[in-house]
Amino acid sequence: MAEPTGLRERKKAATKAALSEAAFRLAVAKQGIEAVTADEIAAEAGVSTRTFHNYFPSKEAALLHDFHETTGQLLAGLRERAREQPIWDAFRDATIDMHFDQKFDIDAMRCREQLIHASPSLIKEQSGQFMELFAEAIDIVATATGTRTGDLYPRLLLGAALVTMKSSTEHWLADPGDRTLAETITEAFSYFERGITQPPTATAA
Amino acid sequence: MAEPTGLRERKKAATKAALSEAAFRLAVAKQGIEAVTADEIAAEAGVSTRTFHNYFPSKEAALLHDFHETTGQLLAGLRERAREQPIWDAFRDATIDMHFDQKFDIDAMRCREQLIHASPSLIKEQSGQFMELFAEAIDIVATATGTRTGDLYPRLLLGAALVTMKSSTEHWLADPGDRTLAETITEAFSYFERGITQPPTATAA
DNA sequence: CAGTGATCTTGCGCAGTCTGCAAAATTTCA
DNA sequence: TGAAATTTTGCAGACTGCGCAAGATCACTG
Repeated sequence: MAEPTGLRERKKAATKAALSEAAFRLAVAKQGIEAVTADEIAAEAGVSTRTFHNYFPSKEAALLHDFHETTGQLLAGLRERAREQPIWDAFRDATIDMHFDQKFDIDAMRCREQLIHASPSLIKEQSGQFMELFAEAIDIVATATGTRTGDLYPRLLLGAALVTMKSSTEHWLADPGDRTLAETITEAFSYFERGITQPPTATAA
Repeated sequence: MAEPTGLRERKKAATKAALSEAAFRLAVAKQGIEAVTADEIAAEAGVSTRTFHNYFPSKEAALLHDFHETTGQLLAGLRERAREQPIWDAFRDATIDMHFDQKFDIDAMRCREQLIHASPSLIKEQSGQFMELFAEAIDIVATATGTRTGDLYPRLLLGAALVTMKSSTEHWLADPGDRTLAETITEAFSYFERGITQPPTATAA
């Protein structure tokens, strides 16, 4: 039951990817996911509408499939790192190690960001996935900081970390300037080490 | 065009409130918003289904009506305060000034929190409203900190503030202990003044 | 207080989502 | 090759959410 890697598994993964890509293509072409129907996505991927809904509960979920997988990997990375370094560093390094800038096409990411930003339903879907991530990560944070899941501190820390992950990536994507993604992430996480309350002595642009 | 306060306005507000309350009542009775239909909510409030959708785009929105109004008021309070005190203090005090503990019934709030927590669709809806709040508040934060809307810093600050608002209120609601809501909020906001990275020297419980 | 314009409510239709179910089609493995 | 397991598919059904036009209600003026 480890990794069958049979034909079956590969086909399922391929179908899922095809559906996700179809959703993306159509959303770009029609300038918004609302203008795309589940029927169209299924047709574009060469499966029936019913099959589409076997893979994804909604077209929004299909479009954000990569994101969802990414959060899963990040969670795994975080779990590893949380055992051997401070939790804040673990978040930062796990985020950097995802290498979004190398794994995905930058223009496609920008495009996807625009689609999300312009669609209430996609914003909700993505936010929902973040909350899911929150729920899955809170135990890790509580354990790492010697607090309990219900305590205020781990929740604030985790919330801050997720906000930092999302904001830094988005910011770099919108305007990389002359910095690498890793640098931007590092900078963002460092804001919280001395307190976010007071603006940094205006070095940044 | 200031405040007509005519019969019409009052009736509309009453209908909206009635629908929202009906949604809440039914969701509680049926142990979850998913088990409630728009038809039932409309019937419970004594209007047609079509009218329900004139007021709210979804049953989730109806249930979170109070929350949505609250964020509007908080935004107004923040705008005021941001002119005369540091932005972080402005967030904290604006949050405290909402007096959730006095304006709403505590048990009802707990009940609502449970409903939200148990429902993916409600989590998404609420997250979406937070993102809306984010979009509406980012200009205030940028202005107050002498940065630009697209900069990283104001986004991190705002994100941290929203997380703090939400987490502190939820935490207090789940277990007030011997503290007032205002005290819990103050404590939560203070975490970020010295850096959230390192746990506080274990004074808290 | 009648009349007229503005606004709100309602029913109907329609496109679309999402799920359960059972019959094909396909893959796996002995 | 021949079951057994799994996937795909069509179909039916409940529900959402919105446009439209007709009817009901409210507001304002003379």
